[in-house]
Amino acid sequence: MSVIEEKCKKKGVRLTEQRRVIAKVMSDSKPTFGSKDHPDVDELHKRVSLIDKRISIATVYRTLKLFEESGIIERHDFKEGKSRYEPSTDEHHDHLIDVNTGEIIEFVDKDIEELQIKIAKKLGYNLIDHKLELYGSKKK
Amino acid sequence: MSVIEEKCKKKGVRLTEQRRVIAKVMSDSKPTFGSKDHPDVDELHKRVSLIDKRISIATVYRTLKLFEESGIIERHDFKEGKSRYEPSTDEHHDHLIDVNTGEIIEFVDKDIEELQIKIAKKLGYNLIDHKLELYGSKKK
DNA sequence: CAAATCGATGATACATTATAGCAATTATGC
DNA sequence: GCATAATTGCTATAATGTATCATCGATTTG
Repeated sequence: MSVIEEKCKKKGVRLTEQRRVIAKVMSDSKPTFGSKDHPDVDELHKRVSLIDKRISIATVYRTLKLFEESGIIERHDFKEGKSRYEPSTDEHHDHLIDVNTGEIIEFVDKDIEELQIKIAKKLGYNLIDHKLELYGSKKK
Repeated sequence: MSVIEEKCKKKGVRLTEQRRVIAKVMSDSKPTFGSKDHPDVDELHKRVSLIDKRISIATVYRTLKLFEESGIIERHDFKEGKSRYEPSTDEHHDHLIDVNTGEIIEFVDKDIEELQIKIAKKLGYNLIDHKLELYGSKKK
């Protein structure tokens, strides 16, 4: 059983044959290195179709939305006009996007996290969410 | 002459009657307080139409793109699926978005800026650009 | 087990944001 | 002033995502 499928069970998200396939594809979308793939809807639909070509793109959209609202996966809107997804992780991380290759590198920085909370507080707000994206080019 | 119009001159961006109107509207979109309005294309077209109702939405799109590519204004893609614009400022700033009201508060934080450069460097990248958005709710 | 009920799916229409194409207009250089 | 080039307005089109609706399937209820 895939990691995402297990999370669905835990959270009480009903599973169907289609959702199981999408869960598997999302689970497999997490390479072992810092650089991950973060597929978009179209790419996910392609991968899903390899397993079962009768699964509609509408179901992919609906299932991703469902998983996202359940906190099982995360949606990102980088500077492209379309959403990209990744399985939720225990530890929060941010992203550095290589402007030349589109490669995405994940990183964690405790100092930045703390600073953000502090800034929000100073402005009279409770921090609910944040988005930090760095765009850079590889040093030579 | 509006602030944006002057910048166009400086940068050699050709001005037309329509562009002058859009430049004026963008220049006026900067209130005096920390909280600014960051209008979207539709809102800008409405404001532009009050001055000259023959200006097409296509021209608004084109002109905003032109201004943005010239570094005269900045485009932001907050979590809404559409772009919002503001005049470029000398000093870089980030945004805190009130999740309840949609109000946008600008802030500057040197520590965060430095940290970002350091993180990129550690990952082997030169920082070209970044996006930091805080989403919060007003403290009571 | 059969009937009724409820949610999920697939296909497609629609909504929204933005860009592209093209003829008409306006501005620019000579 | 005329030829050329850029700009504009209108509209069609692209891209992403949501809504609709008939059908299917599973689950509950009696």
